[in-house]
Amino acid sequence: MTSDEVRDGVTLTNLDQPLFDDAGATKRDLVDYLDAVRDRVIPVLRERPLSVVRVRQGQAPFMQKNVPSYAPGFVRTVTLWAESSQRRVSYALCDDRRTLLWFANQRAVEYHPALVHAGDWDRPTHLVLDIDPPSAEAFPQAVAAARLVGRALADAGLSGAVKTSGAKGLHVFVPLEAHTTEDVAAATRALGVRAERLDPALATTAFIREDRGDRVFIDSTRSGGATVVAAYSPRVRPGVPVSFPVAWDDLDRITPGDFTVHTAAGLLRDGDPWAALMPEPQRLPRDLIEEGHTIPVARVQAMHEGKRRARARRAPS
DNA sequence: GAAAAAG
DNA sequence: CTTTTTCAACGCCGC
DNA sequence: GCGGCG
Ligand SMILES: [Mn+2]
Ligand SMILES: [Mn+2]
Repeated sequence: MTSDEVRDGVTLTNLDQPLFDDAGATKRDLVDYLDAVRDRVIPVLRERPLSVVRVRQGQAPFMQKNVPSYAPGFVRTVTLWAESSQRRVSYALCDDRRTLLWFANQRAVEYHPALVHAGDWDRPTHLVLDIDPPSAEAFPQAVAAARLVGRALADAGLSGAVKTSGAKGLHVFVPLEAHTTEDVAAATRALGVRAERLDPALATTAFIREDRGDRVFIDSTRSGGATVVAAYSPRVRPGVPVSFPVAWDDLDRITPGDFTVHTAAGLLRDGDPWAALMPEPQRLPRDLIEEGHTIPVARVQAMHEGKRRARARRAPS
């Protein structure tokens, strides 16, 4: 009647507790799901500095980058200098089952790997366009916006794979040959703007929420030091949905809630659709990169406006 | 979940 | 010694 | 060192 267990040498505790408020799942459901898909999720985490989102019932979720000093020795880490906090941060590299199980026992629900491999700091492996609809109800619009991205890619001679984020929207991934972070970020901006231009009433690249209206945000900022939730990762949301690969042709027939910690392993059977749907690594066209370098970084512009607004508030006209 | 601080 | 509290993020970059 | 956002 104990809810504890040892698996692959890792002690798992409180397995019958609710995972978090409104999860509709226990900690055991998380552990069993991750263990069932380990041979598909570990390949997307391997050798990548990892951030996780942990959550405990009755508490707010929090993101964890630095691996706590109490972590067991089998958890591999890589140490990076964090400019903003002026300190060293030890990121985990989740490349084996024990590490994955240890994180699961830590109530790490979401897995956000970097877009680079450790040691290859200026060679992102993927270009990512993040499709964020204004609400969960607008998922069909997110699908339409993803198709705009698909057209922009095709027009540039590129192709990508798509997955649900597990939350409201979608992620489009394009595997890359060797390019610098700077060039990939530029190409991402250019693709975002090109997709937006295909249907400006549906999609926007506006970084300020208020400026988006009811349009779908095509987020080109998932590059550089940013992370993106991994394929197959659960999310801290009611029902514990998971980020799940979908064929372009199937997008109209699915909804993010179809894939949860309860259903996803069964749908996958022995398959690895993320690996299967991913095209070969691609070289970015010169003109796409150059176009991107003329587009300002969305966040920075937005920050200036925010600063201006704050100043105006303090000293009204 | 674990360590540090408080009782 | 037991109970309660605390902690667990980053980058983007111009002003 | 702040601002908005993910
Ligand atoms: Mn998103
Ligand atoms: Mn986003």
